[in-house]
Amino acid sequence: MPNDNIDVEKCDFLCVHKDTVREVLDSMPDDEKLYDLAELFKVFGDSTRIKILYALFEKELCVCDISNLLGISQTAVSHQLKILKTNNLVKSRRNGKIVFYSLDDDHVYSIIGCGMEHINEL
Amino acid sequence: MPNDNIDVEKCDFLCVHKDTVREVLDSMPDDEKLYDLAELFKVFGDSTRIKILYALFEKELCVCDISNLLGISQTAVSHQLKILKTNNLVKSRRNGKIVFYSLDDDHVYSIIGCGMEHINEL
DNA sequence: TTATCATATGAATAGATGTTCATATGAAAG
DNA sequence: CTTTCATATGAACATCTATTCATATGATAA
Repeated sequence: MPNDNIDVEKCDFLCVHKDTVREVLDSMPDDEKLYDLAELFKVFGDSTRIKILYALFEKELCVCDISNLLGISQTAVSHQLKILKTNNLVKSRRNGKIVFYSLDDDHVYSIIGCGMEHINEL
Repeated sequence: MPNDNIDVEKCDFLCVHKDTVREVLDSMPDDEKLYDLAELFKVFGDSTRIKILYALFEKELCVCDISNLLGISQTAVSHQLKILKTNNLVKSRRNGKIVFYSLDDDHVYSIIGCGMEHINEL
């Protein structure tokens, strides 16, 4: 009895197998999408970036404001803003020497909100 | 004119300051909560864990199933399941030699869903 | 008890990541 | 054009993290 698709060697008597496996596999997005999803959450997985995003909830802020507000070096803020921008979570607008940043995606609110709900239920 | 709370050194003419800063600070959760939130997202920020969670969307699975299903070593799966369990995202149930894992929190769906929405809009 | 299997765990290793330091860029003012 | 300021960027470094390997645990069956 050949195994197509998945090779199960030992645990093929008690555990669910081929049909279940196929069912689950069919319902999953492809690897690339799952990878991108993980990459997105990775961006939220840093307290500096979370703080920056939260700060921008209220209104647009310049780099210097964020730096002072959060007590984080300007360089660090700049590096993290770049990551946030690359991931389309914030956008920037230049006004002379000053660059103002603001949120670029409504999902930021909902993603952080969902995370908070989980946190608050512990 | 003294600055209480925040010390602004240079960028205190064009950028918004004390009142805005206070306003934003007041609206932010405390550091510990923001740290916990980042820690939670860090858990979602790994494709192996994302895959495991997705696999469990359908039904409970044993370690061996997950391992075969995703093509990841049993050891790696076990390590990641521990992290997921520590963060109350999955729960386990033992049946003889076999340990079945399933989702432990409805927020898993909503968090991943929110993330997916962002991904799909690029 | 002994053998086998499913799972868990600790140590080691390689790769990723965040901050700092030094410096560059870009814009306004003198 | 030179200076000053706000921001950006690259390199270096320290820390964290995910996987692998070896092995332990816990359970069933012979």
